[in-house]
Amino acid sequence: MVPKLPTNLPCQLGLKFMKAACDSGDLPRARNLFDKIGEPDLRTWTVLISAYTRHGLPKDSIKIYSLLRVREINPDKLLLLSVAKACSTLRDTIKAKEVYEDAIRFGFHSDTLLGNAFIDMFAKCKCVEDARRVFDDMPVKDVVSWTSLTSCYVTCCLPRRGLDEFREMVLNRVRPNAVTVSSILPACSELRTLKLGREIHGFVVKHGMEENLFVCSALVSMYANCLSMRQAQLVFDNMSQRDIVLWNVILTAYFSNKECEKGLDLFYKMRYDGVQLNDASWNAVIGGCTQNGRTELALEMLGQMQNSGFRPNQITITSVLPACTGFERLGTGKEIHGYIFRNWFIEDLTTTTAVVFMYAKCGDLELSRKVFSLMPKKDTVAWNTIIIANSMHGKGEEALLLFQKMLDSGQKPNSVTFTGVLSGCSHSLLVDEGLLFFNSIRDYSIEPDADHYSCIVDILSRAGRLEEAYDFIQKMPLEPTAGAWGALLGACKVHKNMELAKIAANRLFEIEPNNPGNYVLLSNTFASAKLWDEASEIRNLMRDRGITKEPGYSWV
DNA sequence: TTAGGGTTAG
Repeated sequence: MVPKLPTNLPCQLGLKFMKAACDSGDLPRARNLFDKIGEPDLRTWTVLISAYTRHGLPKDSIKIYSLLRVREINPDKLLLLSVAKACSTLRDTIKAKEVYEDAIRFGFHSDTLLGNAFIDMFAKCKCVEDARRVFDDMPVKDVVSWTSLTSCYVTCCLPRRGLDEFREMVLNRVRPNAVTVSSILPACSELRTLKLGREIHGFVVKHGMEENLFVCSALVSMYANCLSMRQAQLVFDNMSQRDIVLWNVILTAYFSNKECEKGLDLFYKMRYDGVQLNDASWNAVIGGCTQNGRTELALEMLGQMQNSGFRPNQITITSVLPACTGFERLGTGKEIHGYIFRNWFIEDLTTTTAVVFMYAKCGDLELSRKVFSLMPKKDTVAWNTIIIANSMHGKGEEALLLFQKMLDSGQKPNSVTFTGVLSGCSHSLLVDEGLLFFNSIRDYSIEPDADHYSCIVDILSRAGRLEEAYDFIQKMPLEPTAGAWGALLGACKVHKNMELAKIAANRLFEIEPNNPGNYVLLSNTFASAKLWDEASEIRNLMRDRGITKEPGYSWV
């Protein structure tokens, strides 16, 4: 029974009731109480703002703050701290800047604790330069300030600057702690700089941080990313206590290092040993199966996950959707789409983008377009996906049109956008359009990459302009990839040019000596020109080098 | 009372 309340609640009594309501998660009641307090003090405002953020309603926190400002009440340090937290949870850039301006206006520009919170707030909003400015303006910086700034660079995809800042921190005689180390290790991971990673590992051992679960997870992840699975395993084995995140890290490490069977064995062992799994464990194993081509098993695991009482979330869905490829999986794809619809995941950009791609790969471009057109918000990746979907289906003109629409909508293209459109041009034999498009890449401040060059080789090759394609490869400023030579070789088969075929094949054998596809392609090229001796010679060469081709199979 | 680990689309 809820006690009856007086209409004008004294502040102290109201605050007591409000705290109880917040603790039990009854925020409507907390708000009701707040409204009944005649003159709430700053503490009361802060309690309500923090409670909204803590219970996943940061938008309401911001609303309350606006109310406070409308009433021309001046915030104090703790109140600003709670609003900063709301802004970082919401990733609301505009509000974040306003709150920071307020902090300066009310004289909190030199507060270290508040400054640290603002660095983190701007980091979460991806406002790197603002985070930097806060840091530079702080008269007293502590280990949290330095860690927050380094971590800001790392999470905003600037790992190199993160490492620079880390060095600067050490030079300033601020000693990194376990939090610093676990924030900087992902930068080593990203840059695959095993040497620095090892040095930091040495620092960890020297300062007795090995038993820290965060540090250990980051180390395992770093070694696994730097292709040193043995080291990752060693760090993991030496840990005396393991939580579920650490288990998930090593699980993911096996799958991302293409050791699918080991990953599966570990997962079965975890289940057998009674390790308490969570959603992420299932997501890791489902995503691992998908990435390693074990699509049937990925779908099977999705069923097992549900049978074990877990509900697939957005991440599960985006991990399993790529397993739906080909017409025979269209039905499964539609079922998953239905699940997304029923669970309101439709608002999630990543999930819906994965659906767009799934339909395209299952052969239903119409459904793919329909889902895309119903998306309320479209980011660069969403646009890239629909462009690639059309290109895959031989709709080059449509891909070019979509590119224009993307620009009109205000989304910036990235290098993947250009690969998507160029591959559309090559599938639709749009030679002049493709070349023109290629020459415009730099207009968007993007440096053409190896994929773009390969696409042009493909465009010229498919159009039968083999000499031009060969000339283009020789003149390209980047090292030609297997993709470029492969495109040329493929076209040589169609246009029966044995001389260029040999040149392309030799380059391919240098780059990918163990790819059976290249040998088979060259052999078939000879065969198509009725050069049977040369064809079997290549088959023999393949046998001598111990390269075997796994036989293809069909569902029919 | 401010900083940290795992799973996500091309």
